[in-house]
Amino acid sequence: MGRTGPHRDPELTAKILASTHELICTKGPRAVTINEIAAHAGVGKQTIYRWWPTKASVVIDALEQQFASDNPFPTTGSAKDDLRAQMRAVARTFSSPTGSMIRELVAQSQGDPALADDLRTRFVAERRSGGATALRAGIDHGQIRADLDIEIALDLLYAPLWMRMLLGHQPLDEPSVDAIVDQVWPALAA
Amino acid sequence: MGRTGPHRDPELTAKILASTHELICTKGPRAVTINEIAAHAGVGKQTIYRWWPTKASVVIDALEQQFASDNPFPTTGSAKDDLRAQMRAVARTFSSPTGSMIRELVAQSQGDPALADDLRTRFVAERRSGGATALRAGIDHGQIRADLDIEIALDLLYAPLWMRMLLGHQPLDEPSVDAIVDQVWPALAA
Amino acid sequence: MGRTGPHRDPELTAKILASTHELICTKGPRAVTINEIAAHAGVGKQTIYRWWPTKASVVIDALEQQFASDNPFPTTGSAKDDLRAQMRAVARTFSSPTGSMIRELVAQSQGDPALADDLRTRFVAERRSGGATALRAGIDHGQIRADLDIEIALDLLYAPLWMRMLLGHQPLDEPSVDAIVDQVWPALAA
Amino acid sequence: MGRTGPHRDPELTAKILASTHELICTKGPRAVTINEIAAHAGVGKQTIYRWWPTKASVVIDALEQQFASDNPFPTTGSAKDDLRAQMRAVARTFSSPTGSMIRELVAQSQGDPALADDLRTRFVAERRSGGATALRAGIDHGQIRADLDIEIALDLLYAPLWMRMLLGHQPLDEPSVDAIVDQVWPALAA
DNA sequence: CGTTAAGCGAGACGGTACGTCCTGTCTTAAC
DNA sequence: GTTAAGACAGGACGTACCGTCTCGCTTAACG
Repeated sequence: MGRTGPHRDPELTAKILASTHELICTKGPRAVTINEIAAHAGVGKQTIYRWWPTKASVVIDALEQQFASDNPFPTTGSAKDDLRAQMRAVARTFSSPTGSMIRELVAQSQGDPALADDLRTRFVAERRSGGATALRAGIDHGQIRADLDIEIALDLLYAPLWMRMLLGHQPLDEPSVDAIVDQVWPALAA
Repeated sequence: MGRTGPHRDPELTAKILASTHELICTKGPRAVTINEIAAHAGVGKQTIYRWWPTKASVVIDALEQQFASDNPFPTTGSAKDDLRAQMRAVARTFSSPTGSMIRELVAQSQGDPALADDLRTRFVAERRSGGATALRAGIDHGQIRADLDIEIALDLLYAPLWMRMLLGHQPLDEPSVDAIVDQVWPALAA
Repeated sequence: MGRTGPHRDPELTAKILASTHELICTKGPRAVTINEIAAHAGVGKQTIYRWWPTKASVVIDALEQQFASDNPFPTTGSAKDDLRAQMRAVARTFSSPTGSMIRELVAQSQGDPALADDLRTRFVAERRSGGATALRAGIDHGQIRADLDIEIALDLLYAPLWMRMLLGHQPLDEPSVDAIVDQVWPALAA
Repeated sequence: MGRTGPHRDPELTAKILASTHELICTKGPRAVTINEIAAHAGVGKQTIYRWWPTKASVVIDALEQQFASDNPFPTTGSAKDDLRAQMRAVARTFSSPTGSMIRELVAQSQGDPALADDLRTRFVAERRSGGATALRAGIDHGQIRADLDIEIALDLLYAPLWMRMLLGHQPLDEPSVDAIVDQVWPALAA
């Protein structure tokens, strides 16, 4: 029962994801509609709905493609330095156009549990696992105290960045990141 | 040269905000429309649009009114106890239907700068000022170290709660709040 | 319908009717709202609704005031000349801004029987009675045939003018009026 | 080159026009809204606005469709008989629910030049051309005088019917039509 | 090498909510 | 006490976007 006919065109997928990314960066997350994405990609609307169940899932794919290239987790031997470097990279991403896509996804995921799950599984968990590894390494090297609850520690480090991206109540630049790390460090250090 | 003619009817304002809150709690934030709010409040649609520029600003007012009744900041003399009590209350609110309203507002505010500003000014800043006061009292009483950056400290305490509400990657119950406080405390204590 | 009882302030009445006339002439019959009339007259809306039941009745009063000054029915002794002169005057009025008011009234009266009745009684009948008198005089003078049905004759003379005003399918100038009179005359002449 | 994709669905057009006609006949021309037409036709509102610029243009199409089925112009050889028969049919239509549609259109066309033009071109002119043909045939057969101005003659015959429909100042029944024809005939006869 | 099922651009479709506008009534504050 | 200013309930309007569906064309795997 082999299917006949043409299959999914990878070139189209790329065009759609690229258009999604470009439009969100250009016009803001809210202003982008499926119609616009389709038109900008020179693609029929159905071609999008054939492969993605909803607009948010297009955005999440576009985000993943974009994010894959960034943020190789550094390993210098110093847990604090590694975490700071990684947090700087995250802050940079959060401030960049790619951050707009993340914000859009978080927005959409409120009231769309499936998307929320996707976002947690495919994006948040991914980022956190890197941090968790660094923390565990720090524990092994005696730089971080052994009784640390890793999940809470990750929240202490990353949640301020998320909150600043989503609410904008405080800056999200490099000095701020460093200040956060410095201030929270006594709670983590061995 | 004072205005003549009728003024804004405070009773109507109350009815509209109450209807907004009730409908959002009943049907979820996404399913509520201006038409429904108007119908449920027994009010013409124009009466809403006369005083609020958009649906989101109605929700933010409803939220403020609702939140105002909760969370009178406690003052027992122990900064840690006060902060923990306040954070427990916040976590409780974040988990309640009122939390749905906040999530919806954060969602809408991504890509609506005016709303984002409103949300920051009229809601977030309000909450933070209470925490800031408690932190300063703790410094005065020698319970908290004097060189603390208060804004960062507030992020360390509250951002995990916000992030857990918005992403749901970790629980938001009382034990979790206590664990966060305990874990972060070495970074704040004198 | 129309007015109920004497107006308290005749100056206000005049301001309202004048504003109505001016606005209809300026912006076209359709674009004028009660709000605009009130604002332009420097008058509260209620002051209008106190004396007139609906917008149309304001317009009909404004029209009557305007029309009263025009069209004194001429009497030269020649029925044909008198009718032609009167029809020329009517055509002139129909082509003028005042014609816009009449068109608006006819428009409103479709689907508003009370207004239709008002219009017939206070405006149409008024015009026709002048024509009927002229026709009867012509019969008495032996210029018009005695077995004429006057109502039908009035329609033959005036209906083309009304129809041209309302539909615009043919011109409404002086030569056209003269041509109509000349062409219909054999049906009326003794 | 040739368009691809779906085209205008003629079945929908028919459903919309039929619903329009039925609703106007049932509830009167004034009470009908686009929403109702759409709902009754089982159609999205946008589908109406996609093809017609305004409600009035929907009505005019519905009217044309309705009127087309009536009034095949009769040809018996006697110009007077033919015209009388046609005028009786027009009077009947003017008195019927279809007449309500015409009245509503005339009303709307005051102050909407585009609609007025549509009405003239697609409805009035259509009706008049039939009458003009009959008059010319009468001239050819020596029944009607050769120097007749046909446009004026059409006004003499039909304008009374229009005026009676729009103003209701005189009856619009069969005897009235006959009386009009009889009275005007001396002005037309050879 | 032809058949045939699927992919594709285009865009019409039913539906839902939006925010604006206007009407006719009701309310307030000033003169 | 009358008036202006204008808030109020109600409801139609025309727009925007969603996600589905249909059209006619093109393409690639199977036979």
